[in-house]
Amino acid sequence: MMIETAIRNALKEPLEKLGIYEEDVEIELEKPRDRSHGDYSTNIALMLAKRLGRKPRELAGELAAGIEVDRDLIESVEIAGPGFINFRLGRGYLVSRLMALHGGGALEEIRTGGDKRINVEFISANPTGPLNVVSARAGAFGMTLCRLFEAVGFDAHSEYYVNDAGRQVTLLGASLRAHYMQLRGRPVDFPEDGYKGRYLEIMAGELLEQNSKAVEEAAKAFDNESFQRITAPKGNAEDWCELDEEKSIRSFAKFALMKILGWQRETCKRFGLRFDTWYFESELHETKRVERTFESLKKSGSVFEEEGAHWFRSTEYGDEKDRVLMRADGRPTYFLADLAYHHHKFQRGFEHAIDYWGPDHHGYIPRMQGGMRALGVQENWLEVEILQQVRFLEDGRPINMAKRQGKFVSMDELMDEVGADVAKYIFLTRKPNSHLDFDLDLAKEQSNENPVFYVKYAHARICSVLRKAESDGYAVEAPDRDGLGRLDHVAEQNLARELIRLPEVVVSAATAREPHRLTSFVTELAALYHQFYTQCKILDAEDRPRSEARLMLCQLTRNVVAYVLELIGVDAPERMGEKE
RNA sequence: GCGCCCGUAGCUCAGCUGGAUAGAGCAGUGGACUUCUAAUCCACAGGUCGCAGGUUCGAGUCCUGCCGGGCGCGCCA
Repeated sequence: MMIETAIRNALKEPLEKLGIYEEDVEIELEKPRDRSHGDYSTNIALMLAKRLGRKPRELAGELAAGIEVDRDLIESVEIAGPGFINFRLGRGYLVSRLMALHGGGALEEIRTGGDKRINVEFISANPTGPLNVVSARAGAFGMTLCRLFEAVGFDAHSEYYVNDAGRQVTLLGASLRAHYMQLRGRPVDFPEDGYKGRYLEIMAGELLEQNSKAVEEAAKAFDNESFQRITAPKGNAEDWCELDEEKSIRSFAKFALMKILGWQRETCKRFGLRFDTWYFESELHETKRVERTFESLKKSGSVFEEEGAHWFRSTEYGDEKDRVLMRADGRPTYFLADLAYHHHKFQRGFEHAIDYWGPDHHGYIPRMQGGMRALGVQENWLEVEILQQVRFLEDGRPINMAKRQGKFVSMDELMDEVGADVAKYIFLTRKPNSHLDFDLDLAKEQSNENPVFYVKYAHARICSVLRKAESDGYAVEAPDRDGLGRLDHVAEQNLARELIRLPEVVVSAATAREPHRLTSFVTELAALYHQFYTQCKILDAEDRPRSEARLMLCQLTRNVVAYVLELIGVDAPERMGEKE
């Protein structure tokens, strides 16, 4: 960061000699892919060549000659290619950045968020079945984004919205009731569009066998504060059967909701997801927030009545058509409830909100953002990130997942098959908007060939060396300038240069909402460590000072790898377990 | 028909605000363990970046049009 301004400043004087001033041109600095092109590069000569009517290379030469800079910071300035000016960083700079990394200053510099409160909502799956594996990707992204936000100094808040009101829940209750009645030998018609998954059959079986105990057990899982809203239905399944149909369905629905939310929460926990808030839709209705939001919208003048229904004029906000808020029979639409939810989210004091949605909801964005604007919320407050769907392949064929049909791979199955760490890592090596094919067979078979093990192994390997160093009596000292200054092997240099990128990688991953930059970075880091390990003998009794310097590099690498793995929620082992 | 996303090596995917010879993993071939963990390393092979135009010093990246695939276009949630 500092170094870039130093380079820009150094270019100022020679530019002024050519009659080019700061306001005339922006000096672009980039980091060449190819190390032989230096650490920083500028295309300024190429940009100005035409304007000045000069040859780019000639111009570059003139500029380079006029550059004066501290040789400890910038070792060399060269002209290359069609007219690039390349800068090579000096050893002193590298050492001071490594020290900043070790002392924590490098990560402190990027904590510029000022504790801005950001809400990140993800998964928010319907509480009608076990978590589907498509939620796993959202979980990995959402949780990592929260941790990235914390790293850059925001106050991130993870949230899960529970649609526990409305038709689906009724359908769920009716489905469970039908299964139960079936088992009791008093069959009722299975609801059209009901949930056909095996899990409801099993649940009905439990109810039959355990009766009141099943209800008590389910209720126990809800001692948690965030789940206080859910209370057990009165009595047991036998009692529910005797109620009139509507009440009966409601009791079964309540029970199913408790069970399913319990599963979902356990699954999340197992996947390493922690939600600060589980927000229940029913609360919006009970507290009249839906109505109040409706009133606010009416006041905004964007609501009109037609055919008995109340519509939001979302076309004024770039939507294709206007949308119904309140049906003719007085029931609010899902859209209105969702607006109420986000309105409340805003009122709860979040300065920014990010929602992770599936690609099937992208058409929903304009009306949602339009609604928020009509409610007086600034335009960019709500940010919607679309996560493309994962296609799961089995036997080379995509699995068709339909929750109502009960055909899907659950998140738990995924964890059983490939493990949570492997799954998370694979999801996080792809950018959010890429359509990802996840070959389950391949993931199962090759879980040991997975890149995640490559990185884990690097970490374990470092720990192993450090253990060995201690037991062999080497001084494992905290990194210092003298030691780090002794690192001169090309493999050491390559590793060190990558290490100091950590802060910028974290910042870019957070601001671009692209956690996959973390996995790219840590994979590359692991590769450079493995190369260093192969090329450089770390523990050498003949050369203690060198060994100690290398041990410092090992410690730094271990810390950075562990830090990044923590961000993506993957365990950093001190030793590898037995290979299968 | 309209809108959003994608199309890069045999497969799964990277490629940061346009930059120099397009990368990684897996799969393939050939090497490296009496030495700190070989779940590693090294080398080789593998490409009209879907196609065609355009913008410019320079395009995988930006614009337009096609082709191919996914998703959406409800008073469902």
